[in-house]
Amino acid sequence: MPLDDAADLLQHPIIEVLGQEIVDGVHAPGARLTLESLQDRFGVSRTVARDCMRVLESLRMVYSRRRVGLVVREPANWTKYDRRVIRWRLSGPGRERQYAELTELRIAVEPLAAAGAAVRASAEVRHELQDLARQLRVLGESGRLEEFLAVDIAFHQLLLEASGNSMFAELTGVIAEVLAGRTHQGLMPLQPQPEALAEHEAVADAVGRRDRAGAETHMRWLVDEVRRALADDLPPH
Amino acid sequence: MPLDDAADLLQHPIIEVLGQEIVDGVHAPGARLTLESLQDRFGVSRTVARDCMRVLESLRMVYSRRRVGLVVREPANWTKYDRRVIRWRLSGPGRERQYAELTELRIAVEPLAAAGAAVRASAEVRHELQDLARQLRVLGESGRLEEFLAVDIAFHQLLLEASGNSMFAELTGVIAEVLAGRTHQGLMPLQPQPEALAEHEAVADAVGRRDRAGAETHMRWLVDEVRRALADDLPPH
DNA sequence: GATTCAGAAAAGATAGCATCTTTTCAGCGG
DNA sequence: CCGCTGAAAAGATGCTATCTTTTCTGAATC
Repeated sequence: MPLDDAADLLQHPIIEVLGQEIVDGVHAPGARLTLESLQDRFGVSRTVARDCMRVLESLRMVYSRRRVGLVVREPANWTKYDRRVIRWRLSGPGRERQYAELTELRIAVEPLAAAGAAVRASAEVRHELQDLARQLRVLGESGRLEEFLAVDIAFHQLLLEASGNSMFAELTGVIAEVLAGRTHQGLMPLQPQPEALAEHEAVADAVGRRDRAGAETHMRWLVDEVRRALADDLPPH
Repeated sequence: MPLDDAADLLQHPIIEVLGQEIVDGVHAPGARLTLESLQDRFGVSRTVARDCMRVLESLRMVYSRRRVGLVVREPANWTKYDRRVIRWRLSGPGRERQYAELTELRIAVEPLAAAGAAVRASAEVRHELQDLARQLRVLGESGRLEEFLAVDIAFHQLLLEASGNSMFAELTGVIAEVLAGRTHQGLMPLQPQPEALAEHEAVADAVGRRDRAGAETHMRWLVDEVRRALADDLPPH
């Protein structure tokens, strides 16, 4: 396991603050900032202000033009899959909408990820999935909700990583976020439903026996429950 | 329509070159660069080298540590959904693999996007979709392949945008790329198959009458054809 | 082995010139 | 008096150059 995680601390606070503000609508699309205003406000040098602006530019949240400054772009232009953008959107006013959108994404992706895992995951990983599914049943039936959530997240993350598709694997963090949000916002029944537990096992077993169609079908049933729970229309922006 | 597109020119060549090189494996994970080496190589100042490094850092392709320099990160850490990363991966050695992965993503997403469009798109857009489907039939039956491709791309893009889910809409560019690649690499039959034409119309009609389940089902059939054409396993890395 | 230490490299600050655009406004013509 | 044209001014970033500070690595030393 490559230990290259010692890296994440370099998110400059300016990026965090400005990104969140833009997402929250404090700076509407079309609004202008200048490097100098950032220097004054955050007490940093031009170099640092530029660095941060470059990152926001690379997220397509602002663009910079001479004589004009930094212009905030339309939300439609933002890079929606960047973790920071997702995080900002999940804490801003459009919170519920973003949850719903990510849930829909999850519903779309997980069945194919399960199918991929059935065909491509190693025997070891496939057994680990079955193990997690069994733990889920135990924790679910005894109502230990927090532990259940942790294992549930581990199950779905492992499945996405094992899908063999790096585009799916990239979504692990997002989907963990969605699962956690569902529990912590009381959108989950206090006791996981027996059918859900059975479906988790069915998915794991299908993956275990490399049954592609079975894995996909059972995962589809599983997410269909989520889908029914989702309001018929997305919440407004 | 906000004209905020006058913005895209600020992709520094250094980012392009280094990003492509990293994706191509010229700089393996763990390899080290220094700002000074970039200054020398590209003949730019430290500030610019830093700017570009910041962007690559924000894509999680390198991290920078004092006394060490810039360290190339594992592919698993890269931001996979950034357009530049996708572009680099589509022109590097892992080209076919990336096409296959994106195709799988498309197969996952489009059915739900169709369902969303059925429920959420305006009457105008729904009619436009039906219009495009009709054009597709004409162009397909007369074998005008390039025009067919253009309209096909327009159809799928409009559908994703009309899905009402910004995470789906964000994928329009990617999916256009996949459709174009399929045609231009001879993965498409020279004459689009009649069933595919019928399914496009069926999707558009279902969306037109706000038939959520119908739209999803027909889109699933449509992408299932693609799926059968996809090799059973993904190409190796 | 643990500790110390020198030095390498980025982090950040500052200053200045170059360049690009927007705005303004003077002058002219109708 | 009004409107237009075009040139100059001003405001902002783009990029370069250089300096100090900070942090961490790697090796020498104990």
